[in-house]
Amino acid sequence: MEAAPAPEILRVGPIEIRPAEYRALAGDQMLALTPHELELLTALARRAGRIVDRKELYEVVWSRELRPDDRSVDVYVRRLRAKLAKELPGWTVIHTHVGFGYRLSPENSHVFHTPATPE
Amino acid sequence: MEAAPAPEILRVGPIEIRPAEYRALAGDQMLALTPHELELLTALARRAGRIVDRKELYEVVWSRELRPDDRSVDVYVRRLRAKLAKELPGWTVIHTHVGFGYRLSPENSHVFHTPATPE
DNA sequence: AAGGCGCCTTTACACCATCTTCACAGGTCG
DNA sequence: CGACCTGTGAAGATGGTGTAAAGGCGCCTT
Repeated sequence: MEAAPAPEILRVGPIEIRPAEYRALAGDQMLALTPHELELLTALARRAGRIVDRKELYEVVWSRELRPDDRSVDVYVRRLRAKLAKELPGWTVIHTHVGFGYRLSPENSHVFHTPATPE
Repeated sequence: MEAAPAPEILRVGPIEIRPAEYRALAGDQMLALTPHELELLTALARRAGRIVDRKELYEVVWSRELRPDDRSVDVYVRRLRAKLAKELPGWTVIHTHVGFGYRLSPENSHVFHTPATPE
């Protein structure tokens, strides 16, 4: 048989993304993301730790030019943050760099993240 | 000659499939499936827990390329769901991931482990 | 040979998730 | 304070999926 190309697996902090499977995990929970949300997260993860401007993010995710007053990236960053926060309470994952763009680098505020079993 | 390979038996939650015998069980009841229904269920079961897109499902089950507006997979997923629901009331077996595809992972519609999100 | 039956394919329409866009609130910096 | 940037919520547009059903075909029964 021939060798299948290694399926890409991106790991950044508590986040794991498998683009080929349309899947992203936070901790060990699967994130229910929409297509654009997943692509945006993937784009950020591939550039983890670096500041990425909106133009680049938009062009990678939407495959077209960013128009002057388009706020799509902001809106999707917000949705991503909401879904990430739900699975990763106490973490700050996407950082805003005013005037420049966004940066993915998960930081733990200090919280003990034990999957407590409330009973 | 080499030994006969162990006949494949797929078990996923309350579902058991024996492709070699052309049969599938839900709970202890035998499912009356048509050939394509069985193949679709088998394809999903072999990829249980993962999101599988329509293109892959179609190519595996129908052995040809998926045409642009073909809805066959959706139609067969519906029929599968109907037959599964009949034998497994209260279970959600096939999950839809809008924009991506389907995922087989039987879940009892009972309590989830949702870390308290009172709203 | 004719009819009945089951399976497959395709289509049309209803419904719902996602996407796009907007208005306004809040924040930062000079 | 004023200018600019980002956060937020929400509405309408778009597009994907759920659903029902008709028609074709082959096979079995009579």
